[in-house]
Amino acid sequence: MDKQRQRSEETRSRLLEAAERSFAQQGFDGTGVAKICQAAGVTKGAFYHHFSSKEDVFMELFRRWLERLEIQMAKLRENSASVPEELLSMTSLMQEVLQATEGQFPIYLEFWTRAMRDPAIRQELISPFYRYRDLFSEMVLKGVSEGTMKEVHPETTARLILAVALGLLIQGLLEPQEAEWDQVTQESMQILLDGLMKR
Amino acid sequence: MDKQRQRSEETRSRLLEAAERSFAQQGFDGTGVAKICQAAGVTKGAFYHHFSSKEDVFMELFRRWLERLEIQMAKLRENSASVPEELLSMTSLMQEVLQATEGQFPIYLEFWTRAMRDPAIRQELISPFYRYRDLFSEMVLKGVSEGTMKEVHPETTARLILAVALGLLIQGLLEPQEAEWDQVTQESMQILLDGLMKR
DNA sequence: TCTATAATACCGACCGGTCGGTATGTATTC
DNA sequence: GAATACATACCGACCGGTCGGTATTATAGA
Repeated sequence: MDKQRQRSEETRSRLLEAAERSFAQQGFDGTGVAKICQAAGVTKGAFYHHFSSKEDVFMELFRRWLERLEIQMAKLRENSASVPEELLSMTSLMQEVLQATEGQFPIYLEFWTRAMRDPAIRQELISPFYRYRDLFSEMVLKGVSEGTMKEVHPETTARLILAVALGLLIQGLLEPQEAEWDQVTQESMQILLDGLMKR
Repeated sequence: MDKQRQRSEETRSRLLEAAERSFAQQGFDGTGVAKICQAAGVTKGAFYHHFSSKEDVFMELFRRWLERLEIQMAKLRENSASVPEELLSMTSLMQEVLQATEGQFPIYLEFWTRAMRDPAIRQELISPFYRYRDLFSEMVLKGVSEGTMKEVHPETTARLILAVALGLLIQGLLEPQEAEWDQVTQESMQILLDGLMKR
């Protein structure tokens, strides 16, 4: 009854978790493989049994992050009320993202940093952005055609929405306790919609 | 006629430039002091004559960046038309910032990364944000009192404006050639103002 | 003005330590 | 008894920082 596989998978995930924590706290270069192993309660042998290099673990974590982004985006697509309502309902999702990201900001910065250096990784990072932009773009297009929104330029507006989301997210991560971020997000989106909706 | 001082300052600035380039391309940890020296055409002796550590050069560059931010903010304060006009005129400044930052994104990420790790540095990074937020807050307050703007919450609105600026900046840095960013900024601000202004 | 001396600016070999990765051994499971 | 899952010991490269020394320039006294 595959006892080995079970054990193997557990150590693997323990290594991943330990690596994530350490990367977040000490950064990629500041994190030693030995430290990861110590935190995971195993030794280097286990580490290099599961991963080919330190970079390898990092990329695994990176891919998992991208996957989570995809899932978030999928959630966004589920909605199907009027476009403005849809956009407003996004704020709760933003809050979710913020909480999930809390305390993990540094590792995302690490992702970004590496992405800027390696063109391939960079592309992997950018593509979700394109997807989000396209999603927003579609929503705006729909909003315009259904008559609830002004006749704005869909792509530009999509970038604007993305900017607001990104900008508020960063501020929220930078100083989590400084404001009621869900409320700020809510009000911000409301203001934005006031500029986008027909009256 | 202070020939020594002149030479000294030149090597120092050469070291700073070399360090900045290397940090941007290879990151802080990926950059060796020896490499910086090689790029600057001097040796370690010169380096440690001018700086106490690798961290020291980094912090010097960081402080220079913050200074530049201050200067940008000072430019913002010069304006004195009506608040909405003032906000619109900011877009040209955004463009300036974008161009100045172009190709330097990685080192700013490096700044952020370190800032998240060291509370003191973090504070240095955050404080300009507070200043910008306060500046925008004042502007909104003025706009409300002069009757050109709706009665929105100044702080929240300030955060929103900051978010737009930050979000668009990041997108612009991530894919500089992907759009006419000055135009996008212009239109975005216009939409935002439509949501903020009384009609 | 010439010189002695101090100060500055810089050189470059070297060290202590760290860290990613490997090679080999061992225990447990299939 | 073969394969899997991990442990242990170790290597070699690299890197930040040091330190004794040198060359050049500034300074002060005669």
